[in-house]
Amino acid sequence: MRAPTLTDVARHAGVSYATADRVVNARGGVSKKSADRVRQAIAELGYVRNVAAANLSQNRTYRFAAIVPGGRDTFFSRIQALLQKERERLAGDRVDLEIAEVDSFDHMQLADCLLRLEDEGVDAVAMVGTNHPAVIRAMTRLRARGVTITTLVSDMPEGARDAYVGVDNRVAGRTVARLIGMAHGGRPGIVLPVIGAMTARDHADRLAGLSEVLTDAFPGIRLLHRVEGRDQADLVAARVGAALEAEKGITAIYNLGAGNPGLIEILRGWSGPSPRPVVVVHELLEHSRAALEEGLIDAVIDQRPEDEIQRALEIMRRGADRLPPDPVAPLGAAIYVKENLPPVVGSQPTERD
Amino acid sequence: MRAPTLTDVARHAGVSYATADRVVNARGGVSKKSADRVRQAIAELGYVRNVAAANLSQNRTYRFAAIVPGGRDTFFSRIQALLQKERERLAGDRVDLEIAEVDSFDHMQLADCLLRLEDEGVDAVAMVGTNHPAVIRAMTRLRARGVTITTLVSDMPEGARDAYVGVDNRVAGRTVARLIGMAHGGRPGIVLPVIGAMTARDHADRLAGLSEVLTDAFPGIRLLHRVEGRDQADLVAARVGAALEAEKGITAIYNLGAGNPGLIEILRGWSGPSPRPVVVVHELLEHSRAALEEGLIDAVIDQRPEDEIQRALEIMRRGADRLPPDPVAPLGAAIYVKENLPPVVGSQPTERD
DNA sequence: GAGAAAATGATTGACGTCTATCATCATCCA
DNA sequence: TGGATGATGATAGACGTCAATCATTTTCTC
Repeated sequence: MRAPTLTDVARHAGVSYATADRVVNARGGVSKKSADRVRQAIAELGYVRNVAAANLSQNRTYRFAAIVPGGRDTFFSRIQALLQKERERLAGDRVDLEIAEVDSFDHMQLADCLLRLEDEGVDAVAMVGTNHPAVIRAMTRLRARGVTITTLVSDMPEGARDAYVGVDNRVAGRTVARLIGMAHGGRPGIVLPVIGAMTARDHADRLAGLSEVLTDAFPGIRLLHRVEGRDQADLVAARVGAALEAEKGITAIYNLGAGNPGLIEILRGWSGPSPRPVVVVHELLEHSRAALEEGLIDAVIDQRPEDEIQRALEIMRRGADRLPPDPVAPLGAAIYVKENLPPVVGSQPTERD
Repeated sequence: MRAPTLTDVARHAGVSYATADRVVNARGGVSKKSADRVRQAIAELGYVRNVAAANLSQNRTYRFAAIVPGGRDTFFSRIQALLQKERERLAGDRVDLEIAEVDSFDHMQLADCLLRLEDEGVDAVAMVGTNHPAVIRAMTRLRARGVTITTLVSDMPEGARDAYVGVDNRVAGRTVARLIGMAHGGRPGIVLPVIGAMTARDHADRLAGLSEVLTDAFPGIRLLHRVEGRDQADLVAARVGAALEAEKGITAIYNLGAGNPGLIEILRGWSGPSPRPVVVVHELLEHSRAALEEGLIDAVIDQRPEDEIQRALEIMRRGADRLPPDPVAPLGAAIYVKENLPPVVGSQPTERD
């Protein structure tokens, strides 16, 4: 009852081991007839290549790379920290994970980075999706060479990548609408949405989801025009402050971008009507976590980057092992309230200023 | 820069390969002096045994087993279905996963099952924790033989198992309290808790968590005395019906056990005051999912058994590879509302009537 | 049908570990 | 000092695959 080996396959197909090997490793020089017989034998015996033996024979170490926007954005510094930890954990596993940092908005740098990784001979890449022709071109080249590419957090056209790991931002927005709606308990209200910029695809998706559900399920709740905080805390503080001044009846605030410290600052000094508005924000970082614990905000929607990274690594490994990707259910965002915060692991990154 | 092999270790320690091998595989017959030198060489070189090569040499297939309560309970049939899928997926990976079904309340059968698995020579076992002397005795025996045991869903004393994978039920109860509290929007209310039986540890934990947070954070919300539904739909329907009759001011219902179909039935025929009470239940199964979609209930707390199983398998694998268990953050329960339901994968099990 | 080209077979060493056997030491006690 | 015991060294085959090489056979072309 042991698993069939390539030798078994060859025997069953009536060819030599060498020919069977030529087929499975696509070395060429095999007649169609023989190749078909080998393939059929593989199917009939249910042969699966023994990855451990294969890697052993080549004394192979997996070469993976993750490209993360660097700089000030703290969601990505959290991702970086997590990757760093995985890197150490995987080192004992014959996996070499390279973590490359690029500037968030420099497409050419990203494209160059991809090409450099190609030269280095990586097996798989995880990156934050960026829709730019130069980037897509570079990706196409890598994939033609057999490199598996996974997009993280933000997706790209299906043809450009092998897999996407991340949450559905429209669903996230819809979910927040439900939470805010529930918190109104049937009463009317006014929601202030704070976004980074409308050009960010994920922000736009969240806002769309929010709007849909508020309109359909909570007609008594009015959605104000968005405030753009450019993901900067001081700008968020200033503009949210102004909006609260202009409209006294605001019952909920949803920051669907970054810049939470600015919003939290305002809430800490809250002097408006009581109770304060319901507040929902994105990404569990130091500030948002503290604000939840203090009771300044009500819920945090989190992408759970730990799981995203785990999944991405799993996909990369399967790709490098030449295994078919296994179907993965899309990742759901976590909803955190004060009571279900995960324990703090090590030091968490701080959102800047 | 290649990873050090045992040959490297032996050379570095100034002993032969055979002696180094005797040390790492604990074959005995090595002087303390030599053994220490080998161990030091291992530390200095950062040697990690190449698991792939080791398994290859022994032509090893992992033998894992999962013991799941069978019968009518549908949460466990969901787990079973998931295990079945994993079983197929892992078959190609030299992993033989046996799924054993035992009667929920028959401790002796569980203990016997464990001993049978010992005879079969399994490497690791995942099981639902059950505090019974005979079970603990059987577990102790297996673990003495090097079998890794992971408890699923329900925990056991730390000394009895190697790892626990499951949610913190007190946290789950606290979280629900927060959700219910938020949904009251500052107004007073009355919460009806429905439990299976107070002897079930997980139910008791959830109820305790609920009570704590309602008392501390929502003093205006009163917690009624629990209704015991024994996890049976008809009983739940009858008793919840009676409770609603007796107390007209109920603003929230929390079913922290099974028997959701009974509760849903009542809600479907709701004729009391509008809006209906806020309703939160546990475990995303066919009925609870449909009820969410229909708008009959407001939130579902789910253990995410998919992740539980993934984690358990990972732990089992590491144990079988003689690797140190890696530290895992405790699993958080998912909060589902109408808007963030995961896509249906295949056919979901039905909760019995 | 000769010669070239393509296809196939046979075989080998390497990868790192496990398991086993046998030989060679050193040490200790009688 | 001889023999027993314990520690150590040396080595070999197996696991399944990969990447070669070289020999042989088949097929195609003119």
